[in-house]
Amino acid sequence: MRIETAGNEIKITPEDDFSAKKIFDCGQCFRWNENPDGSYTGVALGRAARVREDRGSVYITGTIEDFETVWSDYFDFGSNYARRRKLCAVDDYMLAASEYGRGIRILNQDRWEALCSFIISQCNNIPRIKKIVETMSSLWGEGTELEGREYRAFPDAERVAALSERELEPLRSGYRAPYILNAARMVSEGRLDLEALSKLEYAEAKRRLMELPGIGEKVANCVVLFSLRMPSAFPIDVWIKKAIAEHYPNGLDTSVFGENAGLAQQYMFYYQRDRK
DNA sequence: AAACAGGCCTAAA
DNA sequence: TTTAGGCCTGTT
Repeated sequence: MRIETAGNEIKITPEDDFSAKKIFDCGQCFRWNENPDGSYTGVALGRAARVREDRGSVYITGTIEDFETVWSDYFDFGSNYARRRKLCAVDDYMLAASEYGRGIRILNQDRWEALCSFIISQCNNIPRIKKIVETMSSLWGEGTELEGREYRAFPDAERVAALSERELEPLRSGYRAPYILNAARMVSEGRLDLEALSKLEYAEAKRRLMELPGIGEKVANCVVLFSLRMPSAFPIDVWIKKAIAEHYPNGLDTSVFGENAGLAQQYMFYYQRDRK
């Protein structure tokens, strides 16, 4: 992988898979939006950035230091997705799904933001999830600047924990509001230590998350996969259920994917949903 | 208008 | 252990 400075951007030339469109559209994150010119702007880990692709290279705003301290890990550049993609192709269906989703990478997201976002995601569609997360950020997030524009980071757990249920009303998050508040309080009071959870076994981390009201199997799996770096998690939502029903009438044992189960899930999800 | 959307919780077998 | 119904809200 080659990395060089190019104006106010860093130019990365990966040797494996990278597709901004697929990364931001495979359902794992909610704060990246496409610009008219095809680039994407988003806020993650407290800072805003713009990402674009051109002739096999990826351009990310910021300095080499920003890249090395933040974006390299966020975009999981330490992992080889071409290799992992091939390991996902365990049968004809997965070969097709992984080819279709070529370019997907699993982001290493902020733990609290992921926890909160996936609580919000339950029984909701993506535009509405994005809207609620965006509103939270604009109301209570810290400001961060990019190219002369002001953006808002996702508010930290302490900030949200200080709010009342009434103050959450502008989110229109419905019955999820108490779940959000409870999670914020658990995290800010240190009764739920997400950093510590990331060092536990997958099953134990998931079990602990599911002790919180509003967090079931699916949400917990999303949190451990997308923010606790547990790549064998395999979240099952309605799209994956459909895919399994259609292509694996006898069921699917996700352990065949091993450490790539989460990536396989992303390929299946994107293949199932994007073609609709 | 009624049903549904990237679930979860509770009650009931 | 599995299943049904309700839940806030916005959209179709």
